[in-house]
Amino acid sequence: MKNKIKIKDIALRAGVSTGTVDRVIHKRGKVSKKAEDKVLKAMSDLDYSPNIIARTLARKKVTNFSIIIPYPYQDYYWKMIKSGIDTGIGDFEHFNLSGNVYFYDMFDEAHFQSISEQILKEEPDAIIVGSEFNQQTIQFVKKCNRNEIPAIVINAELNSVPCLSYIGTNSYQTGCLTGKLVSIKSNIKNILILHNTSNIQNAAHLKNKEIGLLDYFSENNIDIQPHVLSINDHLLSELEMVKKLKDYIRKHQIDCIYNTSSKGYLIAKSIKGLFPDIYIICHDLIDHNILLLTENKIDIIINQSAEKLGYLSIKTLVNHMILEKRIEKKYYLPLDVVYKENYQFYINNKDINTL
Amino acid sequence: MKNKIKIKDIALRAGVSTGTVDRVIHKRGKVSKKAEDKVLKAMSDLDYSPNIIARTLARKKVTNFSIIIPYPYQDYYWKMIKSGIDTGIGDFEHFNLSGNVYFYDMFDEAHFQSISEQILKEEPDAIIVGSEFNQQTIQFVKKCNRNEIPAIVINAELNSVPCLSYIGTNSYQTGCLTGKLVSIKSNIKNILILHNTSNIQNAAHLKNKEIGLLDYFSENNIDIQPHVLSINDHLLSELEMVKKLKDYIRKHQIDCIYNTSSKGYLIAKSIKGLFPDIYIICHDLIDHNILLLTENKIDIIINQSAEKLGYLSIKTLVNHMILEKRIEKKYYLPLDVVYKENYQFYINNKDINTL
DNA sequence: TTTTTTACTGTGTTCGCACACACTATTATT
DNA sequence: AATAATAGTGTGTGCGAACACAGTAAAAAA
Repeated sequence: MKNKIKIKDIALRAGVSTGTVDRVIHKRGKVSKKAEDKVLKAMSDLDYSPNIIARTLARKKVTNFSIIIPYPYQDYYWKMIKSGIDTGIGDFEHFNLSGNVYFYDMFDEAHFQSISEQILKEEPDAIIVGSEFNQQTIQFVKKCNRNEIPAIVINAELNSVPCLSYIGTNSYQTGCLTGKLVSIKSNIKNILILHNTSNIQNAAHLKNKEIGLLDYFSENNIDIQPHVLSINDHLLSELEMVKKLKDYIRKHQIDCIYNTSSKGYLIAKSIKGLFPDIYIICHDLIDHNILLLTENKIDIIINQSAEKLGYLSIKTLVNHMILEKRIEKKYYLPLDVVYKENYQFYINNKDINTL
Repeated sequence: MKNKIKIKDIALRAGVSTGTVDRVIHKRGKVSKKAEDKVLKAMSDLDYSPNIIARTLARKKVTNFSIIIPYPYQDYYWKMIKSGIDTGIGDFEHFNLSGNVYFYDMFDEAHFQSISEQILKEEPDAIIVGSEFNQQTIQFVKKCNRNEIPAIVINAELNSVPCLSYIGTNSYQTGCLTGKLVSIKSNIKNILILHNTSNIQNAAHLKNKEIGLLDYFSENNIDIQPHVLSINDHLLSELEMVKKLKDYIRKHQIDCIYNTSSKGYLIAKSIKGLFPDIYIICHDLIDHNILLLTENKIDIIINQSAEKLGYLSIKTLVNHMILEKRIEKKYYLPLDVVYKENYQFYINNKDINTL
């Protein structure tokens, strides 16, 4: 059992009333310097920590979190993140937490801006931003800082602007890991890095994977010169993408594809049909990818713990805003290497992903 | 925000007092059939769910969990489990949770028995058993059932006796995964399965890994006949173990060792020094193993999420005993395939392991 | 019929804290 | 000197549920 010191004990020891102690704890002012000192001393002497349960019950205020992420239907990866977020909101509901999830069009930078403006107007107590567009996210976080609204950034790391916490994967290291996985499979000669984005310059989280992979090869003296291609499933149909890829693979004798997004499923099936020996590595345990993994159409999935990411973003904010726990500036989530033989323990396992 | 229905609302709707509602909710008796029906109807009509915060505050009772696991100093794997347990106990302290961790000698079945007897005498509200000895654990869980104390079993699955929940890995599938990892590394001919136990017959969680591996090979038509060896670091010195292994490797031209316990570090360094090309796979992200992984003395670590296991055992019990959530009969934890390139995201990451 | 038992039922206090409000000194303003 | 503004302080109520206790009516025993 915990520290049983209560406000009353502090009041007694400091020779003041509980009202004064309360004023000091919550910095409500209207306390003489002398009284404040006595209270602070008593608090530290007795090693006081508030009873969160009683506090929650007494406080009527609801803590409002606003979350902004891409439409779940546009990307299953975000759908999983949303699932984790929802679980988190549910888990902490009894702490008077209210979470509002807003969506933006992941192919429309202006839409992100308009939704984010709207959120700011509603003055939430804290914000979680799911980043797809570097520049726009940076601007938004700056505004949050100006308005003194704590903001957590998920998915894509921003280095140029401070925020409460970043949660996501280390994209660069993801590339290195891919390098390792490719190098174990010793017979690979020509690898193709495949991005799914309309603007790779505004998608550092993808670009960094490419850089990581290149660096791994050069640092480990592996003689492979990766090819790089950007496609965009928003502009091209599946057929068009496959056609484009097919030609590319033939021309450059590609024997391994690394898809930096979660949308490997869009091309894996057709490509593996045409080129059975091609080694396909892609990201994220979304249903379509999993199915292809079990059918040996995808060889490895590097899981970026999407559901966990969503849950952790809520939990971190709760730790900070409600439970008064210290939180980290950065949380790098694990990169799970998933084969047909261990995928089942990562999915249908909400209780574990949202531990 | 949640359902705002309170006891008072039910009382009003059912035309009784809050006291009666309370009696119904807690099945304290002394309620007429008629009143009870009215209350139950009102509860279901209004979709009542108790305010856990208020309940916790009002209830003075402390919920006592007793946990029994091997001495942490005997096995780093258990040390990590304990770390997760401790975090869990801390996290739920404000729900009036008190956890008592007891230790037993993992090489002494009688000691387990004596400690477990002692725990039963103290009549805790619930128990978590970290199993090393199948038979003794089964007997103990039976006693818990008889005394109506809910028990969760972790680490080694028991099929012959029911318990509240099992949490741990699927040992059989772990073996299959190892098979896959070996088969990717295409040049392996002679694999040695190495157990660390004094009695493999009483350690199903190790034996099942062996079976899984054998099955994987036969089902996938892989022509490898694994060798099997049991050693015991409690009886043999490191030197003796290495000596024994060295001879074995030479004699049978072993080119891959799969260590089914977490104690791969005891032999990996020396063996890899003598046989640089041998492929070593072992379990669990304990410091010694990690160091050897970074030094390329161990090739792959299959992580059994020990810290997570400890945390989840507490969280599951809290969900069941305090938060009135439904829990699963079985939680299989993920089997993380860990290379030098992704180990760092699994360690020093308590916030994530104990999400 | 009176007393006792049994079977219910309702009221009141408490948990630890937040917050509104009332109150008392002190200082500033007229 | 009277009044008003300011700074500081304490008390009281309620958050929603648990539980002790007092109370009432009907049935059983005397």
